[in-house]
Amino acid sequence: MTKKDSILEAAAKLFSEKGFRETPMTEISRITGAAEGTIFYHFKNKEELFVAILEDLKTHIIEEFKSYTSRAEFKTGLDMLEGVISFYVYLAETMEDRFLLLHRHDIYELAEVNPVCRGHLEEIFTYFLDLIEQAISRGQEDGSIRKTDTRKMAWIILSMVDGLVRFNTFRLYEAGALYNELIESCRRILQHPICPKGAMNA
Amino acid sequence: MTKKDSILEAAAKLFSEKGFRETPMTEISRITGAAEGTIFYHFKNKEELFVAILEDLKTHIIEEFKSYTSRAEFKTGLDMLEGVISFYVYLAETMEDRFLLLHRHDIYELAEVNPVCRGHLEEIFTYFLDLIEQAISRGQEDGSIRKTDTRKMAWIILSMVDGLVRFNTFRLYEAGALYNELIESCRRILQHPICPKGAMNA
DNA sequence: AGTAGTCTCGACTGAGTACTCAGTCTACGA
DNA sequence: TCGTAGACTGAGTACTCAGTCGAGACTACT
Repeated sequence: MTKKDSILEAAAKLFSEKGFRETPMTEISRITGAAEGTIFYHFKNKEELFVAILEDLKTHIIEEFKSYTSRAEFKTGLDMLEGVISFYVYLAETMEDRFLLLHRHDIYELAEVNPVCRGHLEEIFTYFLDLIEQAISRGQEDGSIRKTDTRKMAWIILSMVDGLVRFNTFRLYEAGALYNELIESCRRILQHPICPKGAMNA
Repeated sequence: MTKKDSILEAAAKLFSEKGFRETPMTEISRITGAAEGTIFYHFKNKEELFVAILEDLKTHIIEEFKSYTSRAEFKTGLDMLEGVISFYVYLAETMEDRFLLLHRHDIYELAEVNPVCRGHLEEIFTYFLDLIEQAISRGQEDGSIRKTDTRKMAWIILSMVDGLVRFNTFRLYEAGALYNELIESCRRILQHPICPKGAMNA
């Protein structure tokens, strides 16, 4: 691994764990064994290093999703939606440290002043939304999902899933315990109502 | 207003807007007109000032909710749930700056090392959860809500609402546009299925 | 008036911190 | 063997910031 790569790796870990401002360049230098000057040789400044990490993260997340959706086979749109949600939860668990970066405030503050950063962030969320929307549309075509505004519903689903992941990373409750309820809730929101026998009430 | 109060007020605003580490004590001093020494006379250190602000926020939020639930009248548990959610969204909008504090990472990091901070945070979220759970239980008694694990469902609802509020504060989509979908989704998750005529399918 | 307690002041300290720069090292082509 | 370009170095610089301190003001009570 080149020095540049090891700087990227260490900085990603530290920025996720401790935050942007809370991570001194000296620590990145200490961990990687690269001199401080080396970091500034490869990256103009601390902010540019941060943006480079975000770009890597974006590429990585999108590739993971692309690889998943291309190898998975979904019978219906609803199946696809469940698959995407599971994979989101799975990814958030396996690369918890990286995902944490997306739940930190640092990034949103930087996005307000740095258009490149904002671009990457928007690409990530747009990708998620598009994927969910795609599943919903497909479900509406095959009848597994009721007719609704697909974009708005995609936002609702993403809020729910991401909200849960966030509570999880902040250790406010124990992981995974709500997974079944999450999937079940999504199904109830999007499916046609399933009526138990003799319970017709409208 | 005493100097101490104006320090609390200004610091709350700054910590919310800019973050804990990003707010220098000199700025709090400049805005309030209080000398730096004065701040440290009233609060042992920056961290204690932060915790004092969190405590104020906790008291304020809980009081607001208590006042709301005591003056509102709900016909059913489901009505109560909708009321609580609307009030949550309303509060998050009207005191956006204060709520932002709850969506920053600062607070969760501090909570990991400072038990007083953790205590306040847990009290706030426990209060929300209890309130939602109470509404669900009531709804299950009066038949407006189907039988489920009340605590788990309360977590799901809170994740969804809070996730949406968070996307909103981070300016990733325009405010309030999803309010109707949010309420509708909660209803679908918790209500008994309503079957359209002639659509009995189970 | 004297005194004790509370509150306020702001210059100062020292421990960081992002970033610079003059120069070293290494690989490689001529 | 030499020249050179790119990777790398780390001491140095200018600056920021939490927290201190000694002095003084205001208040209340005797």
